[in-house]
Amino acid sequence: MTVADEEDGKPKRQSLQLRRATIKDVARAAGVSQSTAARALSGEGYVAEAVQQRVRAAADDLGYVRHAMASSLRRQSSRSIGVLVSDLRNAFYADLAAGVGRRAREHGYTMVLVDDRGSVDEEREALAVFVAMRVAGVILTPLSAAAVDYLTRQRTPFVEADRTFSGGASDAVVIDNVEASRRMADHLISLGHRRIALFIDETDWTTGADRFRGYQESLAQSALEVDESLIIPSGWDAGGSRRAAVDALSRRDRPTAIFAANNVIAEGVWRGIQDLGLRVPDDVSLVAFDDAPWMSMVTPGVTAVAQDTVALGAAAMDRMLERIREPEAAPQTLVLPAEMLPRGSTLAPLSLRR
Amino acid sequence: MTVADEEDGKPKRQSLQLRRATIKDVARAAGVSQSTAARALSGEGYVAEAVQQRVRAAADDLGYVRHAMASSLRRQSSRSIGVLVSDLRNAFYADLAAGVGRRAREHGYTMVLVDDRGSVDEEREALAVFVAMRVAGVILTPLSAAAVDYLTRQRTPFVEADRTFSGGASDAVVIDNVEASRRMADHLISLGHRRIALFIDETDWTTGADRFRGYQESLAQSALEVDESLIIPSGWDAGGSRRAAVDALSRRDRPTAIFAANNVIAEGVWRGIQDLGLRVPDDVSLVAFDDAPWMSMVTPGVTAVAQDTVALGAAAMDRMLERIREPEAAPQTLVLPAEMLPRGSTLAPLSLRR
DNA sequence: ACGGATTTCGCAATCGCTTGCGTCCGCTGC
DNA sequence: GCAGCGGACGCAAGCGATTGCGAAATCCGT
Repeated sequence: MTVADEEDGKPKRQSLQLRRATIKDVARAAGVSQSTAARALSGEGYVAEAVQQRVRAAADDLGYVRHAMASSLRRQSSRSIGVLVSDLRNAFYADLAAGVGRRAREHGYTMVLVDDRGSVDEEREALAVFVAMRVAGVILTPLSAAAVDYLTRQRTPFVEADRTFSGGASDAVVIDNVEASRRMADHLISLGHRRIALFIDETDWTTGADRFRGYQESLAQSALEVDESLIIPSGWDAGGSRRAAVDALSRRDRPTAIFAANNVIAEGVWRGIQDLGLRVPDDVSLVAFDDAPWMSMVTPGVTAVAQDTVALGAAAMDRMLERIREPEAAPQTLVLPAEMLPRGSTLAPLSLRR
Repeated sequence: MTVADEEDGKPKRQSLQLRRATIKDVARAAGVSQSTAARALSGEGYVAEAVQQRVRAAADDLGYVRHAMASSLRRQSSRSIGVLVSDLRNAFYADLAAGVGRRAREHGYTMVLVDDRGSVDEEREALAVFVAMRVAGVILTPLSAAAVDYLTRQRTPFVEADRTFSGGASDAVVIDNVEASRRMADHLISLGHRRIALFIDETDWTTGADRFRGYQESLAQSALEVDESLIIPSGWDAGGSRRAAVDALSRRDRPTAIFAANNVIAEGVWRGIQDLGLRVPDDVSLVAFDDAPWMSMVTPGVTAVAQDTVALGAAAMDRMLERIREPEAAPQTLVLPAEMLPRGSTLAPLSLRR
């Protein structure tokens, strides 16, 4: 009797279809026009209740899934955001991505993730891919100013996370590196340390620069000179800082305390200390930037600055959502606090102990 | 003199454009038809050398970036692959994703990554998103048989990684869990352990089931009974297994050795052991499935089964590429070997030492 | 019973790109 | 001198969805 009945004879065999169902198929199956089908499925515009039901039924009968790209194309808007980090194997970046991805999903966005392995070329390529995909925005831990230039020129909204190259000219979410670093150094100084080595991989990015600055400011405040030989370039992997640690700790005038500027460096330094058979904190004190699981598992635990990296990612995504909502708003740099976790890896220097 | 000259007067201001350049704009700028522009940019079909150059010049003059979605739509093919893992904060999954992402990129594919936090609902949603995006394929660490059913019904190629629900009916890349587990148990038995606790979170997936089986087989081979009270459900997070470890090790007849079925469990067990002030391996031996950085940093190091997780991800992507190339080929399950890393966390049980 | 307001739904254009097909042109071979 | 051929390029049709507009149907008040 009803129009829908004409479907009755044949069993529904969505799984046997060769071609994926389109909205046109749904429309035909429901006996309505393509536009009505679209309206029924999206819920926008006037559609009679009965028709809506009929269309919806036809849709999942056919296993119809809206073609997101066609939709994006037509609506000129995308629900995916590009995320670019330096190294997914590094827990810091993985957590960051996890934070972004989860928050994104809560808001109906999907994360397209690339890890550039620290290569500026790969960074550039990745950004081009994002632009090609017309992502709604990009969240990145930039490697170079070229990255922000490119995105700016391409008019693709972006948020820098963890470090920034834009000097406040674009959105960014970072932590208070200067402050956290200063407090760490203060702590060591207050214990009586004077020869505090800073193991650091770079001072060109805001992260490294700020952590270095915090260290300097702390020393300055205590009227201590910065000894250049104690600023130790650690290289980019744990192996490098391990070797550097072995070197530095083998020197006659070895440091009494070490400040590792991130988790990778800390790992290397820790291993280097083990290699030499030194004991923490008796022979050398150790503090680290970033918290990593192992820092609370080794004995003694390593005193560290903990960033809530997942929250950092989520905050970056929040900023992104704001940016999308208000494209013309003034850029904001969000500075999150970092927490200091005292554990057992520091002690007064040997010379001050009896 | 040449046609190109007519561009000379005006300075190029790609950055001042309000609308993003389309291929039509490029065509107009180069003085050719849209189709010629397309051919020039893609390199397909006949295009005169000079024209090609002119078009390319116009393109990057305008900052043109091909609209990947429009292109995908027209060509009915996509260059992105969906990756679904359980928890990006877990190094295992992060590494897996890193492996997939890198291999994907080498082949011009982009990774769309979702982490479902172990929720079957989120898993389902994520897969729907992938289908909506018409990804070329999906690589996943499935949570449920529903996942593989859905993808099968949607005719979306997929590769299961780490565990499989399809019993060989689809592509999968796993490691040899039974064998690795058996060797671990063998090792403990050969040291003289008889009360070996297996801390495990699930035995429903192939990972858990196989690890359990390896353990059983090993005991059986030594004519030992499996004591049900030593198969300890650890819960899904480190906190849970920490508590479980404290419990188990407080029992009068406590196990002399513990086999932790994955890195998260191992972390919890380790912390639990510390909580009780017990020493490894003197008071209890510990071995783990999965290798994690901390296992080689604590003292003593934890004897573990190491999987090359990044390689696992890469292998899954390789399988995916094969599948895309040959959609009708028979499904393959790739079994990668795992390596055993003996460190210092095992010793004969106290009763056998003098 | 009638006019206007409101609801419902179809037509067709459009998003940006690719590509089959047709046309035009210059060159070659006989 | 002309048929034939292949290179170069433009026209226009889609890919699958959304949506402005208009027509038709329905409702409501008087």
